[in-house]
Amino acid sequence: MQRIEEIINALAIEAIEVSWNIKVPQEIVQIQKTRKEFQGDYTLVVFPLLKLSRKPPEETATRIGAYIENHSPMISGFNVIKGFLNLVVSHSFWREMLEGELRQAAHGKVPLSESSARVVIEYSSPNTNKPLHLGHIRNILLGHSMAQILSASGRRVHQVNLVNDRGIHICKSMLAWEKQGKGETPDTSGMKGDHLVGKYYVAYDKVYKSQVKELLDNGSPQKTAEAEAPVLLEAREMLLNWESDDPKVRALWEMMNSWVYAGFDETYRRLGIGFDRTYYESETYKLGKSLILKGLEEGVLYSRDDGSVWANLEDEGLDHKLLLRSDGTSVYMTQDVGTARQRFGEFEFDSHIYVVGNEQNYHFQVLALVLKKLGYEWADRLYHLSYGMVELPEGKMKSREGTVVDADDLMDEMERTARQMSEELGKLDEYGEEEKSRIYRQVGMGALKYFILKVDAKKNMTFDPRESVDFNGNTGPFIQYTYARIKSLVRKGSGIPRKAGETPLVDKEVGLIRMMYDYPEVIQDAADSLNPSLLANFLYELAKEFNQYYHDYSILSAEKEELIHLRLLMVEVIGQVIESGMELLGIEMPERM
RNA sequence: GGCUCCAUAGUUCAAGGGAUAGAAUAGCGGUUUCCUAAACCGUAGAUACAGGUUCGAGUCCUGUUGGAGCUACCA
Repeated sequence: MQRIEEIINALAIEAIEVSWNIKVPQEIVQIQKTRKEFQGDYTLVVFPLLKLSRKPPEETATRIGAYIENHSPMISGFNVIKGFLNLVVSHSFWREMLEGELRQAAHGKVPLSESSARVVIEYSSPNTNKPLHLGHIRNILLGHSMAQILSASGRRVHQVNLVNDRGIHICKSMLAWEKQGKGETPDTSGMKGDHLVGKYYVAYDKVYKSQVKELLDNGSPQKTAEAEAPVLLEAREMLLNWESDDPKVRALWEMMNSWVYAGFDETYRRLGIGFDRTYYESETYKLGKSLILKGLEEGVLYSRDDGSVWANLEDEGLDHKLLLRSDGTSVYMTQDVGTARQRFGEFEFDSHIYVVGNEQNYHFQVLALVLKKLGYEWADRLYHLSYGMVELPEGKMKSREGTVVDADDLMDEMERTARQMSEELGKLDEYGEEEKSRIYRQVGMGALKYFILKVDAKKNMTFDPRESVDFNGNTGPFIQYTYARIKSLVRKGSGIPRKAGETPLVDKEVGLIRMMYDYPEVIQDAADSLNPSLLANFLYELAKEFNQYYHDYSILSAEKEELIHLRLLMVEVIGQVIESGMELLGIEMPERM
């Protein structure tokens, strides 16, 4: 069925054409939702039309309004304020919507078909040398919710992860473990694997820093000191040995990586996410290297005297970019070229989304250009979902200063707070420990996820631990609590029929139905703009609107039978929409809390 | 130096070029014989600065100031 905005739009064009006998360009008509403080549902802004009508705004608006009211049974009235034509949609239309479309469990979601666009979305993409932190959490939550949202918007989505399991950073942890580890393992230390490996990465850095300092004190220039610290040279050599398949290095690498993967899997499970496919850089980097060498042969890339290979991007307004080191080893860009090519071969995607922080904007710009240079016309199907950094109130997270918020610790903390809040309120005292734990987990994780997803992805955000454990206001638990109250009503009203009937609707009800009618559009907007915050904020508004309704009107003890039927239907449908939307954000909803 | 992004109540966030810039939180003051008070209501408080485009600018353009990121043979 056609959206009512489109119907109004078409009628408005018709009205102008009939009234003033002129042709109207489509884009000039803008329909928007009427602001709360005015009477009406949809508003036509007539200012842009004055050039055509050559009449004052009020007269123009009134004529269009009268025409629309006469030609559509869905419009039951209108009013004109300055240059704004506010149209009132009939209650019978809203009642039909509530009882029909909105009530469907799949409301808002577009089913998949043969022609659905194929989307690959890559996120998480951790390094195997340190545990996940708050920044990764933002990445993972954005990636996972975008995958759900894109899927709901009718795209065929493949979620993939690319593990950066090779490169000099891995060698650094390995080196430190070899030198200082004394055979320590997750089992012997009791540490989660990723945390254990992260410990040795830090240990490496400590040695490196002190060696650099020593060189500086002996009179080396800064640059030389940083490039020639003995421990760095050792790491370089280890990387070379790794690339030439040295069995000893490989065995160490595999052992330490397996620790890390076990740790990551645990964190992923807790966050409620999973991937359709996981790629390992160690398996893909060689393809990149061969593509680069092919590009060199074809003359679209060039090599320097020392054997390193470069792309000249001056024509594109950028500088020169290294693609292979002089020792022949790959850099980050090299393997990304390879994985992109491989992915296209596997999925023939219509678009490929990389969820990566905005500090890599330049990298993805270059990646597309290099792929273009290599002759891949699908290079412009790559999108970078570039999100801002997560900062703490005291500034950036710095691992060296110990101000990194660890993902696992944070999740523990959120669940602990949920437990504490709930126990203070005493609402779950009658339930068993198992159910209580599940609810604490849902609420704690809901708080964390919503806190991060409500912020526009592309913006930097501040994570204030104090504020994050405040479960009042614009928070996940607020929406969950609203949902729990809805479910309570639905339980108490079981057996009572739910139907719209013929009763007039109060303004709050019209407002709520109109919001739910917008839900499909919100999903599409969030999908198109790669921004889950649109959905998060919509759900908050809906929950808030419901809480006011709930406060002002009795549901189960309304004055008349048919009011109870109508309101119970309202409540049930609102619950469905909230649950559906929160699911797209990856947030579980408790039946009670 | 060059390139990119950002600047909105004390604080954290909203606002598809449109009406009186919305919320939350912190502050102050209220609401429970009534469906879950993790709720609801009231009060006070903001577009960095200077120009420009437009019927209309927080939003677009130019400049200034302030902040972040990138500009690595790190990933």
